[in-house]
Amino acid sequence: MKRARKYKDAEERKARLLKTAAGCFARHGYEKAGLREICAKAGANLAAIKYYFTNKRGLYREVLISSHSQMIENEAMPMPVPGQTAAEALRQWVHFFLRAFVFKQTKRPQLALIIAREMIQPTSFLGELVTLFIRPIRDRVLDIVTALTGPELPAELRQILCHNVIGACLHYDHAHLVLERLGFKRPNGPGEVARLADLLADFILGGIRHCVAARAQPCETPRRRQETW
Amino acid sequence: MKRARKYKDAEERKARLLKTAAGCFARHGYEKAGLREICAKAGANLAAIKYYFTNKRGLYREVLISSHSQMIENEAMPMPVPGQTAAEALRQWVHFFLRAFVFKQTKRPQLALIIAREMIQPTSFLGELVTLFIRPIRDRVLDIVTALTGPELPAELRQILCHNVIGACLHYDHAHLVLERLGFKRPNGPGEVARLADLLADFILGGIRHCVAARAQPCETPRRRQETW
DNA sequence: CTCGATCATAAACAATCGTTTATAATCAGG
DNA sequence: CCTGATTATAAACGATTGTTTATGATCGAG
Repeated sequence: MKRARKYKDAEERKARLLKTAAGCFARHGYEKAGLREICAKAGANLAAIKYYFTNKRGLYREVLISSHSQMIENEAMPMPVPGQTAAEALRQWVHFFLRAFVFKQTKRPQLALIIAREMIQPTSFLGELVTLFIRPIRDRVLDIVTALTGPELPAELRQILCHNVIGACLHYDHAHLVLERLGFKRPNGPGEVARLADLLADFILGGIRHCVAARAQPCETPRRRQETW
Repeated sequence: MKRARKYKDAEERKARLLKTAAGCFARHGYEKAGLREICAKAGANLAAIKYYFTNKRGLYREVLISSHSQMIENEAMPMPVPGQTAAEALRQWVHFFLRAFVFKQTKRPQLALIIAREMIQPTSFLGELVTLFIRPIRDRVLDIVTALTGPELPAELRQILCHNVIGACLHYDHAHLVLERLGFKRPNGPGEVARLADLLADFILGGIRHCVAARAQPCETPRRRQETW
């Protein structure tokens, strides 16, 4: 009655399927990842996917949510600490983000790739991905940015600053193949990742401060582009 | 002898195939774009692709290089102007980049999407794409950054700054679907694009200046992250 | 007109995809 | 052991893919 181990333990096989499926989805994308390849690498049969996940969609869905729980239990996003400067919080966040996404020190490094694909070629699960992964990250960054600029800055500007922050960081993940071809040596090891994170944090902090300064006393440099080209 | 119009003019059909193929490749990606759909929309036969381009790969290749020539003859990247501040040059470049890529005011708006895909899921043409499109852009930004920081800043740091610049801008293209779901209203029309470009230029200028300042007199804010989490 | 090269079209090919069906193997309970 | 539900496996299905073949239409030149 009490769920004794059957056969070769269904849980283990299911987990193995999820893991190798995550790898295949990350490498080839949802469309081109073949169920036969996944099953072969996981040592399972083709019909096992129908049995456990009913569908390819179902398999993909479970990959997403299992990657989510794996991630938050592996390395949670840093939350505000009482006696912390906003600048320190930002620096801390950049370190977290680069470590989790660019230099994928997590147990499921495929998640970042899957999200990157989903951004450009979304499936029907992009909505869930946004609410599960992306919006919490954005909200945290928005808090930090607001702490840096003060709430008197219009919300739209703070939102744009927030996207600038994420964009600058995410570029090192999304474009890493191009960056390598351009001669950029990928940070190797936690030390180099931390160094890049510090440089990025400096860049971002300066950018935010300059934006609020330019907002306070506008037109230090001519804001309107010259139409001479 | 002198290439009189044959049938329905092969050049026109080839051009129409290229155009609709660019759209399909941009919308569905290289793998999932179907030759049958392309031919149906272009009003051509399936075998015409083998005739004109020998392959699906050949078609994709010609889409890339034709998009390139179309782009540079449509809106060229701004080149350095003698009596121009480096800050002005940067602002000018940001305007160009956002207009060409984010708010795709060009004749072939598909190119940005194709490049975005190629970055994450590269085909064997990524190398050509880098030398044709991406490296020239990077080199121009690197020139501007060097003019801003001075050549005494280590080349590696200038390279990183350069990537920060491109990453912040490119994010508004790569992640635009996610940004919309996060409540970001896409800039609509040249005026709003110019406004976003100005804000981005402010952010970037402040970031670069702060990085050279932090390099000159280090440790204004604690650079090392605190390991308390 | 006739011939040969160029271009167009439809049908078929071989491979792969996700999904399903049919059947065999393995367990718990009676 | 026997039964019935659960799990595993292999084979096949129907659809779609890129590619090819075979044939027919259209032109310029002789």
